[in-house]
Amino acid sequence: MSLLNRDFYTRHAGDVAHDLLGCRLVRETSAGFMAGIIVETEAYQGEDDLGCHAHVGKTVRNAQMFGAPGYAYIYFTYGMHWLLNLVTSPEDVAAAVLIRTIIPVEGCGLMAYNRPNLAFKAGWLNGPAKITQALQLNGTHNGLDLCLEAGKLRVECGLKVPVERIETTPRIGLNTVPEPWKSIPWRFTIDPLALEVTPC
DNA sequence: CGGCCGATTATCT
DNA sequence: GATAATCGGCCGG
Repeated sequence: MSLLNRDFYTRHAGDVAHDLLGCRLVRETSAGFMAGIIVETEAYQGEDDLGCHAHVGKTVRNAQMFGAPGYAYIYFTYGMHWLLNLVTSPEDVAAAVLIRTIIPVEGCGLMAYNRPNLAFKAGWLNGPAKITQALQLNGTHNGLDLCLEAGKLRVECGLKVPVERIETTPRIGLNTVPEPWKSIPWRFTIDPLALEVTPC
């Protein structure tokens, strides 16, 4: 499997979010190996984007988004949830892609162990906080380098997705964000059935 | 299946 | 002191 390199991430978050569909998110911990196909993403691009954390300028929390591309930006919200983002765009341009849904393909038993209550029920990995739970990710992993061959967290080329099957919609949860940012179609999804994958 | 609501706390004003 | 890039349980249809 070929690793997505730094150049892949050194682009507009919208382009990266689009191209991440069908790619393989890989996570290795002392407990084992896990992988899933990315099927839902969202783009957050720049300080002008009022839906992006960076719109208030650089803070301790969002600093990672201002850093070099190809690193993880993992932040805490709603008092209990960690969300995984992949930093994009050149250094000093604050941008990232939120990973919202994966189709589990390897290490399903371990992911299920990490989510004991809802494991294997419909939609058990369709949500950004569900993914961090399953993959054992939290704030201590903020800043992980995604471009290392044997990295603990990385993304590999995956399945080819038919472009005409990709849907673009407004981003989720931006209830208090003003227009036009609230409605910009920077959420990308693909029906898993369009991929030739057998979920486990 | 869809809508409503409480949980719970780091971060910023 | 208010808010949050969410989740899961509980309700009704």
